[in-house]
Amino acid sequence: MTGDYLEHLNEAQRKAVIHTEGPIMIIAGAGSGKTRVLTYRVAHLLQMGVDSFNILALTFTNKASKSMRERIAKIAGNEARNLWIGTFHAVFAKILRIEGHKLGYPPNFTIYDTDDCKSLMRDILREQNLDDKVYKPSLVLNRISSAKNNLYSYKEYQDNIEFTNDDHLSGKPKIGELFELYVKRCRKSSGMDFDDLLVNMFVLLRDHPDELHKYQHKFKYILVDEFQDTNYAQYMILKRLAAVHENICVVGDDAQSIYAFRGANIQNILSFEKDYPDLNIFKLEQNYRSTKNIVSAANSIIANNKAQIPKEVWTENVVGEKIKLMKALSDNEEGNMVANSIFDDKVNNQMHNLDFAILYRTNAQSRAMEEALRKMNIPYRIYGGLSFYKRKEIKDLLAYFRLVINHHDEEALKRIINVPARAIGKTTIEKITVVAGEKDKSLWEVMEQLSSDHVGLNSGTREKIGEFITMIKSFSVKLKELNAYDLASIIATSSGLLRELYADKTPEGLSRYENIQELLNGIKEFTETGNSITPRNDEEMYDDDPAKRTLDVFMQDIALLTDADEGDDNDNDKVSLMTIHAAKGLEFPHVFVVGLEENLFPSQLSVNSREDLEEERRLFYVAVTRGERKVTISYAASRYRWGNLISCEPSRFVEELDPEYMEEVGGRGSSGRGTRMNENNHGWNNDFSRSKIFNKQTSFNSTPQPVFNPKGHLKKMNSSDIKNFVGEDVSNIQVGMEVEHGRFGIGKVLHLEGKNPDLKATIFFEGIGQKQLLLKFAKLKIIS
DNA sequence: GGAGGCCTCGGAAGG
DNA sequence: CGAGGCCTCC
Repeated sequence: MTGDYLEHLNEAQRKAVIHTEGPIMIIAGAGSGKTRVLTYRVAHLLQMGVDSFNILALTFTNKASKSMRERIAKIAGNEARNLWIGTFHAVFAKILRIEGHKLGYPPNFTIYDTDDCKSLMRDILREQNLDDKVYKPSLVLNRISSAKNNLYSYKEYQDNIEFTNDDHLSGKPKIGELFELYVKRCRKSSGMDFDDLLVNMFVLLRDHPDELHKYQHKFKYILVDEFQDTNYAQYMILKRLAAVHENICVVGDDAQSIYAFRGANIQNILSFEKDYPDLNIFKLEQNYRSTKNIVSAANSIIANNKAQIPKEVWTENVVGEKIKLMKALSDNEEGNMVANSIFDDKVNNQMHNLDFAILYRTNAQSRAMEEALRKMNIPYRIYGGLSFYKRKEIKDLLAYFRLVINHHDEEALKRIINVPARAIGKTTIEKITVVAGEKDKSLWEVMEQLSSDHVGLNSGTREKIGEFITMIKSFSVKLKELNAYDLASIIATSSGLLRELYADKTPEGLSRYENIQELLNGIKEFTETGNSITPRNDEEMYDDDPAKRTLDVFMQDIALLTDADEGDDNDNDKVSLMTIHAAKGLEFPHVFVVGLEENLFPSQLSVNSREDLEEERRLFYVAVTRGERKVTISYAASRYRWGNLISCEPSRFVEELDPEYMEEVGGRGSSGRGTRMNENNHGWNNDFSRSKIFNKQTSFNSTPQPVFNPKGHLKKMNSSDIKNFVGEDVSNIQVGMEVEHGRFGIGKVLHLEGKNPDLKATIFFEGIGQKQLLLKFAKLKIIS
């Protein structure tokens, strides 16, 4: 690694990279080189002699961790081998496999995916004789998930008057009970759901000081990507891990927070500085991705949000084309207009299919786009369909592997005990489940001791169960003897699974058989090269001992995997179709954002709450900022929805977009409605109205508050709950002035340092003491 | 125990 | 309209 790598960075980026000690927060605008800063920062740490063993980098997606690993390896090479780079879930799963015994988990615990959780909840509801129309499994699970993500145990949930009141009012008083049953049942199966990986990591650090100490000292430098997406549990884990060295660097963009609906707590980003008074904040505001028109248009959209950290994204790029607006009569016409536009661009501007992306709010919108593209013979690819690992046949085979590794895995057992059919039916399983409940055993344990447990099954069934148990055990014996591929093949064959699929000569059956072969090929590759299709840490990747490449190792975090590696088909010149959520982090020369209609985008479920509406607006912001050279937005006057033709109104977001940066195409006259309040919008520090708007949103809480997933209808605790204290412009603040603060009360300014935008004041508050406040965040009023 | 008809419901989606 | 879960009938 050479020293000149810092020259690839602009001033702000370089500062963020070389400021290695102490807590820092990087607010990274769209297209501002965030990934570059993160990877260079790690490279810089290594260059400075930091042991790679002491660095932890956390991401949200496997994709992000994979690309970060690759980019760091490019700069830092072999020095990067012991870095811990991974998703929150993968890293915590890895730690919990080592330390989980302290919490009563075996190292081979199963990770339950959402389908497992749902089916378990269904079983529990059935056993409790509860109506699953009232207690919808997904709703109950959402509520449990929200509670877990906010670190409430089932006991705390049951003792919490607000939760139980809510549940009574909504006619579902048993949720607390279901929570408990669910947790105990997961335990009995030695299973953790995704939330448990966070909860248990937190509990490990909370209840085991030796563990806390160990990992605090291991992870001397912590980096967090997409910090705006963290939830409360993740935040509290980070806080504990970083408590000794406080070398924590978080990177995020509040304007791109689009996952509050699944528990992300935007409060974390606003509260971070309150928890770290000596926090350094860096802003990356120069956009390298898009034209001036696109950047300005995006800025004009996001300016409509009240909750935001002030920043001004700008670019030195060319002005470029204005945002194109297309109006269609129907969803089908919209598709045709998009396809035609792609065709024109290809012919006139020598563009390729892969230069285009069509982004939509809901998956259902892809149909009209697909039809239009097919008609014009434009190849396309849809992202985010049914994942490889969600396919039935794959899940079946994986369930065999799971049961071989962990006999107590109830969901795996129930999935495959009769696949292929071996005459062990529902009634039998029900009887076994009842006994298991009575004796507090796992299903496997009951099945193993059928005679002593008096389950009341006829001898034929008992024999069948005995055969099944013997078969699984015979596989388990070989776990450490055989390599992953050999054992997997034996299981696929001896279980009869492969034979059954082979016998099915329908096209679907054929494709299922091929999928199984593909999975086996993946396992073969793992066995031969040690390269897993699952992301791993380098120390494992470089592990040259093939004897360690056993099936249980392969399976360790397969449940954390959602999509198989994509893009290896030989023809990649295709138009990309995906939801806006899926497009986050990507960029394309020409982006289409379709379906800009009220009740679709913004979704009708969002229009009644300002928080939800602002998230939709951030989503639109994300969509527009994917574009490099050209962005086209469109809406239709009517579209099919669930089989009915409905008429549509243009989205409010179209009007919010500053018409200066937009023009209508398709020849039906301009839509120059709506004037702008904030033209000539300059830097936030000079813009009184904007900083005031922002101030209304700032939280005073030094610890982030739990925020519940709205879907679960738990108590929503967000900015509207926080005392509404309006600050004012304090740019003329002087030492000696008296000021008022929303939470600390009246105080006296003792000292000022830094300059706008990072002016920091030291203020003495009576009865509270000295506080350092960053003026751009603090809500202050000058009294005298 | 399995196939096929019936009913219900519908947001986006990471691990 | 379409997917997925459940129930019924064989």
